[in-house]
Amino acid sequence: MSPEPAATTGAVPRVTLADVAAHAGVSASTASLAFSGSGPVSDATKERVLAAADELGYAGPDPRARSLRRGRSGIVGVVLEERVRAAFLDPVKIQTLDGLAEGIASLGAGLLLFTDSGDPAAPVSLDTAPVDAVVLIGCSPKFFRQVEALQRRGIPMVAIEGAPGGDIPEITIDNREATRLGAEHLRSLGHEDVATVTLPFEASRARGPLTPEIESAATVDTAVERLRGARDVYPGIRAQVAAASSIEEGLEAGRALLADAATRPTAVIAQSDLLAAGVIGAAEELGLEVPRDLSVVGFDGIRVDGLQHDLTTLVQPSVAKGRAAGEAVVRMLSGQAAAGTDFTSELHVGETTAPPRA
Amino acid sequence: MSPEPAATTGAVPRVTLADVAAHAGVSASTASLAFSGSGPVSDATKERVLAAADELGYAGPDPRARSLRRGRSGIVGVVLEERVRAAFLDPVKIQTLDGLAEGIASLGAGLLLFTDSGDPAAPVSLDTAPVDAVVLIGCSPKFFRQVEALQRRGIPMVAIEGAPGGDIPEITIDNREATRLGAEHLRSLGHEDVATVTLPFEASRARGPLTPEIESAATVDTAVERLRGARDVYPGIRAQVAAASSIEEGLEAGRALLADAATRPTAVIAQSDLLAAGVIGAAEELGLEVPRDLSVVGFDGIRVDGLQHDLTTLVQPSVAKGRAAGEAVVRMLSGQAAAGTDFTSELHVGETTAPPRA
DNA sequence: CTGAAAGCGCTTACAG
DNA sequence: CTGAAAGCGCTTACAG
Repeated sequence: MSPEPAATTGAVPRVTLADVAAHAGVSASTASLAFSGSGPVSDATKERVLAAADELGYAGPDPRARSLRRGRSGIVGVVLEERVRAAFLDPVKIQTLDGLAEGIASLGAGLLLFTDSGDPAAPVSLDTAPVDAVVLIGCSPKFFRQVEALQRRGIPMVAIEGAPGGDIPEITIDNREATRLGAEHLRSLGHEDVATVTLPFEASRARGPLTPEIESAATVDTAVERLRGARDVYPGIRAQVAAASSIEEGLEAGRALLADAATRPTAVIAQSDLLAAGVIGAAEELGLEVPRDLSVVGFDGIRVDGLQHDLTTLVQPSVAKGRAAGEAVVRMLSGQAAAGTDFTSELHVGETTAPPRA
Repeated sequence: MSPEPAATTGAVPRVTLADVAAHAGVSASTASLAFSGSGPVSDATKERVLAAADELGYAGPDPRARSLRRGRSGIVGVVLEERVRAAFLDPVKIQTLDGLAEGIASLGAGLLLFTDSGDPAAPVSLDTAPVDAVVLIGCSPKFFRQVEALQRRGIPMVAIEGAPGGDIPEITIDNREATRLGAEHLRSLGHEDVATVTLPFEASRARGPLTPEIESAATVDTAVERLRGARDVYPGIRAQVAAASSIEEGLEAGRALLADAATRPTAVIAQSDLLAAGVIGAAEELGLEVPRDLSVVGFDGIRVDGLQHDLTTLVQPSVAKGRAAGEAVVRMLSGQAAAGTDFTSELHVGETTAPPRA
C-alpha cells in the first residue's frame, strides 16, 4: 500500500470575477471595468472591487477567458525547427530572437517557442496554440500545411530566412552580394588561390569536400547563396562543407584545407564567424600566421567569445532582422499591410586579411 | 495624401465550428467530437464534418475557446529575467531549457519565454498570460508578487536555481560540495597556492578582485556557494570576480591573476568552464603551459567550442535539471505533489590539472 | 458612473 | 452513435 501523495496542487478554489463583483456589491461589468481600467468607474467603486478581490484572493481576470473574449492572446509564436540547444548554438539566431523580443515589445506579448522537443510522439502543433501571430526562423517548407492552416485562421506570419511557403513576408539578407564583397576584397589584395568553408547544405549535415551531389540536394539557401557569391569572383573555388556552424567544425575544415602545404590556399572565405575562428585555429596549429600566411574572411559580424583577432567579416544586421520581423507583426496585428525586408551586410575589414606572401 | 495600405490582413471571414456543423448537417457537439476524436462518432459522419470544414476553410477549433472551456492552454511559461541574448550566452541555461522542453514533451505544450525585452514600458506580465504552469530559471525575489498571484490562481510553479519566494519546489545542484571536490583534487596533487575566478556576485556585475563589500552585497547564490566550497579547502583563497561567464572574462581575470610571476598561483579554480577556457588562454599568452605550469579546474561540464584541452571540471547535470523541472510540472498538472531535487555534480579529471612544478 | 444582456467558440455531461 | 443545453470567465456595446 503506497501512501497518498502528501499534497496535491491546483486545489485552490476558483474565484471568478462574478464572485468578486457579488462580494463588492456591484455588477460583473463594473468589476471588469475596475480591473481593466478601460471605462469610467468611480474611485470609490474601484477600491471596493479591489478590496473584495483581495479578500477573496482573486488574482485578476483569467487570461484564457479574456483572450477568447478579446480575440487576442498576447502571444507570438516563434518556430525554430530544431532542438533548443541546436538553435541556440547559433549566435545569429539568438540575436535575431533578441531583436524580435524588442520588436514586439509594444505588444506586451510573450514569445512562444516551437522547437523540436526530441519526442516525436509529442509535437506541439503550431495550429492548436493560441497565438496572435507567428514568426518562422530559418524554416523549411515542411511547415507548409500548418502555415496554411494559420493563414486560413487569419494569423499574421513573417518568415526570417527560410521558405515556409505561402505568400508570407520574408526578412532576408544579401548573402550572395555580401560574400561577393568579401571575395572581391581578397582579390583586390591579390589572392588567386582561395578556398571556402561552407555551412551545411542540408539537414543531414554531411562533412567534407563539396560534391555535385551535395550541391544538388541543397535545402539551405544561405549556404548556396554564399557559395554563389564566392564563385562570382572565384568561379572554380574549392569548397569544404562543415557539418555545423561552430569553431570545432571550422577547425576540422581548416585542417582539411591547410594540411597539405602544396595545395594550401592563401585565403579562406568562411561562411560564418565561428567557422572562421576555427580556420584561424587550424592555421595556428600548423604554425601559420594570420594574416601573414593566410587571410581569413568570416560572415556574421558577431563577437566570437575568446577570439583574439579582429576578424575581417561581413557584418549582417542580426538584431535588426528580428526587430523588423517583430515590427511587421505589430503592423499586421493592427490591420496594416506589411512587406518583407531585404537587409544589406557590410564588409568589416579587420586584421585577418592581407596580401598573400610574395 | 498618403495612399491606403495595399492590403490588410486578418480580413479572413471567421468560420466557426457551428458553421461547419450546420454545413455538414450535424450538431455542434458532433462536429466537436469529429475534431477531437474523443468520443464515438461514425466514420461517415466524421468524414462529412471534415469535408464541410474543408469546404468552408475551417482550420480546426479555436485554441482560445478550447483553452477556456478545457481550463488548459497547453503553454508552460519560462521566466529568465534577462534579455534573450544574455540568457542564451550561458550554455548551461540553454541545456537546461532543452531538458525542460524534453521534460514537458508529453504535455505537447509550448514554452512561453518571459525575458526582458529591453523596453521597460512593456513588461510582459507573467500573470496575464494563459499559462498552465511556470518554470523560473535563476530568478531573483523580484518576482515575488507575480509568483504569489500565480499561486493564488493555482498555477503550478518550479524554480531552477533562484529564490523566487513562496514555497515553490526548487531544482538545485551541490555548488559548494562540488567545488570542494575540485579543490580537494588540487590539494591532493600538492597545490598550496590556489586562486579562484568567480561568477558575478550581483546583477551590476563588477569586475576585479573580490572585496568584502562585493561579497556582502551578493545576490547570486551560485557564486557564493562555489566560493564557499573553494574556501572549505583553501580558506584564504585569492578571488578574482568576473563580470560574466565567458571566455573573454576568463581571459581578463586570468591575466590579472597570472601576470605577476611573483604572486602567480599554481592552480586556478574557475567557477565555469567558459571562465576556465579564458584562464587557459591567459596562461598560454604568458607562455605558460597547462597543466605543467598551471592547473585549471572549471565548472559545468559543457563542451567549450574550440577549446582543445580536456578540461578538469565539475560536471553538472544541466539537461537533467531542466528535465526534472519539466517532469515536476507534468506531475503537478496531473494533480500529484512534486518536490524539488538536489542534483549532484561529478568531478571529471581531464588534462588540465597536474602536480605543481617542484 | 453603473447594470442587464449577449456572446466570444468551444466542450462536456446528460439524454435519447 | 447523435443532439439540446449549459457553461468555461470574461468584456463590450447598449441603456439608463
